[in-house]
Amino acid sequence: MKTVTRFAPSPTGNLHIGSARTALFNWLFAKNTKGKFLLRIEDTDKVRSTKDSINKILEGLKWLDLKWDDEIIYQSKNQKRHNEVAEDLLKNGLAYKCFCSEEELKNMREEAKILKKPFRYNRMWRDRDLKDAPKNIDPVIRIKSPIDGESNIDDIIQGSIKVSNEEMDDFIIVRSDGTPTYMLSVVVDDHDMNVTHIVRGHDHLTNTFRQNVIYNAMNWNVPKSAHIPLILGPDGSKMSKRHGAIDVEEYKNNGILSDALINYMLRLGWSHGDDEIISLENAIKWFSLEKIGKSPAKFDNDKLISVNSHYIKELDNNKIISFLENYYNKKYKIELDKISINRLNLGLDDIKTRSRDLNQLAEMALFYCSKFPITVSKKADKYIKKVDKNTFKDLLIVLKNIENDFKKQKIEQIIAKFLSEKGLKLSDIIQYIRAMITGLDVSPRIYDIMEVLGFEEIKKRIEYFING
RNA sequence: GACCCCUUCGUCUAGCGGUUAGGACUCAAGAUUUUCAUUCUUGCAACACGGGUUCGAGUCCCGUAGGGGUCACCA
Repeated sequence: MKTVTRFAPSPTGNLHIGSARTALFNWLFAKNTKGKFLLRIEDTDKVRSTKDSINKILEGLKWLDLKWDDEIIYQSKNQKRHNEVAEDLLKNGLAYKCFCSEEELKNMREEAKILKKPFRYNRMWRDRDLKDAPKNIDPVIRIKSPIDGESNIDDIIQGSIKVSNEEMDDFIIVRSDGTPTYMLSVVVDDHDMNVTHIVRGHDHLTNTFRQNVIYNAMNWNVPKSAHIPLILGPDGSKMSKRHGAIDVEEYKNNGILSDALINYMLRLGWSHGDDEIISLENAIKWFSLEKIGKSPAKFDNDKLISVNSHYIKELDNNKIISFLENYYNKKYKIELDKISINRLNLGLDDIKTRSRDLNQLAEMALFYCSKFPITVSKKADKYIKKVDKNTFKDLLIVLKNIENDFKKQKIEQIIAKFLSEKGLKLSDIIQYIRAMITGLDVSPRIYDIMEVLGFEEIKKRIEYFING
């Protein structure tokens, strides 16, 4: 049988890193088994669901390149079907209308509190005659869950788990306004979509027991489940805003590559021997739900950054250039012209080894773009203020001699000669040159940069500072 | 609080009854170096605790402690 997985986010916010990993695992499992990966938007909470959130989630998935199969399913559109199932259950005596008042429910809750027990509905309408029904109350529909015995699930990741049926109550499947609840909707949709494997966060584990009550009542096959451990913040508590970035979009904005984020998320809870950098191809080949660990993992930004810098080094220059085009335009209102692109193509490899993320890369490559005068950082400005102008006037004269053969070896030679004649050390001038031609205090090797920029450009930049 | 789950270096993890407990990130030291990186060497660092089972336990069992999750007319 063909495997079918699904990712079922509720559109009440951005695409969370934890959800993204759930999507990744579903996607990988589907690819590994040559099955389908479906997307279902659980938009039944009309108050909290937003169009904007749907867009953000889709954008996030697209950025991560986790393509779903078939059309997106919007749960809200299946409401009628969900209600039909509820009616069915009602007709067969497997569910019942409950006319409990808010008052009565409140009392149950308070009683539970005093007894220090979790709240459980007391099933007062389970076998009660409908003739007793109060006229002023719109009933909810509750499902009859087993009163005694125990239920067990056999989870691919968590193993076999048993729970006494006393822990469950007759939960609501249709609200008093006639709308189906999540518990009903997921089951019906998963069944209708022929989902074979439910891969979701560990926080849904206890829901599985409830959902199984519905599967059993409908006499439907229960899909296999795999509950993946949650991602925790660095301090071991639930991942939240105070831990920094938590949404996929934020990582993107922080200059993290999608490949790097995928690789990092994959290694959170899953492993393949000692492999750290894992291509998508291998990830698909090697992935299995059984190999996902049971314990929750803490998010480690340092490791993400290290994976990210690895992927940056491997990144294609054209991709970087198109990123830079956008970045510079937005931030500095600079258009990349032919000269800049040419320089970037020559100089980018050296910048890549120095970058932890794309934003840092962009700042470091800015001096290659032909804006004049160049932007100068605070640290570079300190050097520029202390520049010995005569030295560099002389240096320019010397450099002009090799203007037509402006190659790094040549430049290195001529500067070495210049220094020995002047009785100077390289350290006497190097940071000053760097500051004047890059506007930065750190950069790739100076000779390499000079060759890329060319004599005219260097002359222009240095003269701007020493004549000014 | 009740129920369920989890526990190997600081972090992510390998290990599937016999290992000098391995790798990666971080950190430290060194080499290369033109700043910063890269690269390369080396080092620090873990089986939560207590009982069993066994010739032998990180690995199996039971407790304890710690952490997490769930307990809605939200999903």
